[in-house]
Amino acid sequence: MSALLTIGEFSRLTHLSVKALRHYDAIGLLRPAEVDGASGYRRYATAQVPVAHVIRRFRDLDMPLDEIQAVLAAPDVDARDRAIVGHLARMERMLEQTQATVASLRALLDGGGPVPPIEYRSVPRLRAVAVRDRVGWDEAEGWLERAYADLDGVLGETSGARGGPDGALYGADFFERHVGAVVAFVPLAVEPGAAEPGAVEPGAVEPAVLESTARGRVEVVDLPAAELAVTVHEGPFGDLDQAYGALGAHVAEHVLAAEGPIREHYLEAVAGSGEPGAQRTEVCWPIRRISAS
Amino acid sequence: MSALLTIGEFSRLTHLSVKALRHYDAIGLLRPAEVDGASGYRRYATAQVPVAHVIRRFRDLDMPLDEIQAVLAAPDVDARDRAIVGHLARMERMLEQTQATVASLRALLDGGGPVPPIEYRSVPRLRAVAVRDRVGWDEAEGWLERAYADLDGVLGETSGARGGPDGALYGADFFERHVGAVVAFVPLAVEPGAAEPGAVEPGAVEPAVLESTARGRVEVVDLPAAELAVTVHEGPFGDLDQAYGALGAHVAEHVLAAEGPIREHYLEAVAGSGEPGAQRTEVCWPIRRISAS
DNA sequence: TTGCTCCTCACGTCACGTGAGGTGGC
DNA sequence: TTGCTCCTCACGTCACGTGAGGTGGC
Repeated sequence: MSALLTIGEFSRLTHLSVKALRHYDAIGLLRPAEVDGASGYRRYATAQVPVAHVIRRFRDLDMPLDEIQAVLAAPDVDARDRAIVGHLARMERMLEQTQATVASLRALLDGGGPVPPIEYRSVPRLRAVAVRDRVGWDEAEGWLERAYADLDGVLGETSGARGGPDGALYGADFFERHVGAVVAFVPLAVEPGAAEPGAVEPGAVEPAVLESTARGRVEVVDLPAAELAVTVHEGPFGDLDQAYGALGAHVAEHVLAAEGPIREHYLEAVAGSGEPGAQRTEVCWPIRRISAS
Repeated sequence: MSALLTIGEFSRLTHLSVKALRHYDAIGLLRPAEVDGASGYRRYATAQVPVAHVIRRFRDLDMPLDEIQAVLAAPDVDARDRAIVGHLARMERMLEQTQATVASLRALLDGGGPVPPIEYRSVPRLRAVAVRDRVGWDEAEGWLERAYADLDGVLGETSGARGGPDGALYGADFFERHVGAVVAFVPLAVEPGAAEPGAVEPGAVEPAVLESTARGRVEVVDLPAAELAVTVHEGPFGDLDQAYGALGAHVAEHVLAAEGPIREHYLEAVAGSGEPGAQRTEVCWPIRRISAS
């Protein structure tokens, strides 16, 4: 036996505010069991209380309303559970992120770490397999993981092909608009011929595409040669701004900045310290050197 | 030696988007070192990079911009550290909350717990010391803690005065608008005289104030008599909606609801289980009974 | 019948993101 | 000089909260 309740009563039973309930009605997330045609009064059934409780918990976990709607509309229990597990996994990663940020903030306010050394380096044109896309700031880490998985798949078929550590190019928009071109690449152990078709000027942002492999989005490209100021960052990616700040400030104060994307090289973690977050990342800033080679 | 950078360069060094930097300038959180009078071009100094990094971390921790501004403007290191520690403490409580919500959601989706028994109870008019205020939903737990601390302070001076467990009255607005009248009270071990001045009708929302003590906001009041449907909730406060749903639905389906605030009584935790979140809370719903006393 | 609850706009909040349309700097 | 960077509005986003002004239900 399910009784009908006014919106105010339903609010007290569910701990959802009246304004929230009207909003959920408007967007179709939780429609009242009945609506009086003349007065517009909403009537909720006591049988709707459990759904409202579930919605409240999802909102407490900051799940967006359209995602909640998708979860509740899931065709079967399996699909529903997948959606929930996915959200919980994302939440856990966010919690880890928060812990890392707190530690990082403490370190920063306690004076920051030692200034990492900066070196200059000339890199020649480089042949590589690559995946590229327009990538958003928050999805970058996941995108990179999938990209290297694809690249490793292609490399697996060409044994001994790897010519260096994983790397990526980042266009200016990626930093300035938090969405922009990213190229994930794995260098190949071959010399690109100087007269190769598709050779590009040093400093060009886009690598020259030589061919697209049969493996979907993976391409063979030539990365442009470049003069770089380089530093190594040890620690989680969230702290990379430290390296960028030190490197960019050094370049601005002592050298001439040049056009072109910023490069990162993902080196193996320090041997023996298998902790997560112990990554070593090389950050490379394009410069123009006075002393020509 | 500090060089000047365009907003785009500064964005790459700090990993703050250009739009965010312009916003921080507009609200005065992070002003560029120079602004060209004619063109409006912003110039940031490399020396501003560390502040920007700190701001970025606070934002990653979801600290509101005005709070960040307050922290950065703190007169001394102590005041700054207090603000930071306060925010971190709040974040930790939020993390705990999240864990609890995840567990609660799992339980809910797995079919929910057993239905708690509901009993009817007549409570007489009751003399108590009380603190009242307009309280927001999210600050309620902290407010209650402070209120009972104040009430205990007053009771400490009147030994043997306590006449029952801590309790509170909640007006409808507290649930329906997530901000409303709350009265925290501790019953006294005395009988309120029937002819007492300030006696109020049963069902009235506001307790009758008999006197205000010298201790600031603490008052001596008479709580109105009431007919109640009662159930006991075991577990964290975030799960109280379960008890409200079961109780409110029962009342709507089987009895007549009455005017008046909802009461909660905070019983001691189950003996032996000293875990946090093992609270026992009595939830009391005002009803009108057909069978008169 | 009174007043309390409910109704629908319309606008505000917060921290930016998304263009539009236009000028300055190398 | 070209085009790229930077500029300022103006408006959108998300999930409601905050009134205003008005009608229906007990």
